[in-house]
Amino acid sequence: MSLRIALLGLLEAIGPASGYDLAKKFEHSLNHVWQAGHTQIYPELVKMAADGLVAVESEGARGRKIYTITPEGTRELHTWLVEHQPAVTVRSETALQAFLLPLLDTDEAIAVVERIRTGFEERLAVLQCHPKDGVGAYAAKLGLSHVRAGLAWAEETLADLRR
Amino acid sequence: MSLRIALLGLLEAIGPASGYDLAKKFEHSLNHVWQAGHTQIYPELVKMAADGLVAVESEGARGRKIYTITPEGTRELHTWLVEHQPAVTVRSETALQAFLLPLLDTDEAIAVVERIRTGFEERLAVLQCHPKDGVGAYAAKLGLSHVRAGLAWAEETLADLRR
DNA sequence: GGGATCATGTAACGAGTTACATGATTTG
DNA sequence: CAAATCATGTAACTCGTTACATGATCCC
Repeated sequence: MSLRIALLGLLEAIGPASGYDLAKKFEHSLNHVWQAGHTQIYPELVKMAADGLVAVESEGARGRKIYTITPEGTRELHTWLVEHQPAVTVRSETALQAFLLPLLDTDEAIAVVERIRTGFEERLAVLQCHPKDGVGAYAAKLGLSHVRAGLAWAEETLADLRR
Repeated sequence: MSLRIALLGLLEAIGPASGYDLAKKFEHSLNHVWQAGHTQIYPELVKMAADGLVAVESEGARGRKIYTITPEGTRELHTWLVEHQPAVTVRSETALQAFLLPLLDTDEAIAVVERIRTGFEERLAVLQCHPKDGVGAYAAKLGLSHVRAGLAWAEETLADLRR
């Protein structure tokens, strides 16, 4: 369901686009929000076209298919945004390592947390490159505050483990 | 893979347990870290037993099967904790709504963010009930800081939208 | 011409969800 | 004795990943 919404939202926000374009967006701006590769996106667009949520507007060079959102698609998107209570499904390998930290020796645990911290630092660097306005600006801010919280946790935990 | 690790980690941390016990743990302490229902856990334990990572220690009343982690399971768990670089796969409906916020009218957007804030408040209340020590204490702290960051984002965004 | 990038797809597999099914034991 | 909880499972389905396959166009 959410993959559909993400695709509809992108088409609504950036206008007509190909599956390839949409896949690129997932890789970059949508990366910290929802993940999907082209192998999931292409078939989904076909299904959505069958359901009348999007339509192929034109076919360009190299078999490029430009999809547009239909009025029905816009309605579906709007309803979801306004009415859907977001489900919280956490599946974080980082949190899992944090959970199991007490099973390790102190020095091993320190090494693990340092690696986690490095991961957060890398994500921070990526997020800081995001534009400060346009669609996705609010999501980028949310992502930033999450990563900063993670970094603070890492520092705190390291201090705790070293004591 | 991570489901296995979570199960091994729980068996290592709390000692021998049944699938049912493990499912309960997922529902409560592991809830903000990794999610899995009994329909996923039971078959996975069977596979893990076939792979020699866990073993059925005894069978109790009502067909209750007590699983123990084997030395091989402990090894597998330890290796993953120490060597595995956690993958970051974000799939957050909340972040998706945040991403698409600019597609809504201001008053609709405000309502959406208020609902998101309520969600964070509920999670905060749950996390604050978690014990402050034992396995999972570090993960609980990480979860708390994530939720607090989310709450701060919601407040900030509401202020921004109302301006 | 050759490598990078554009552009689309399929197939097999693994992970996760929902619905269904069954029966034992405990507690009010 | 009825309802709640304990306890395990299967089947069908959807979602997501990995690997494979193909060909066009652009730029050096």
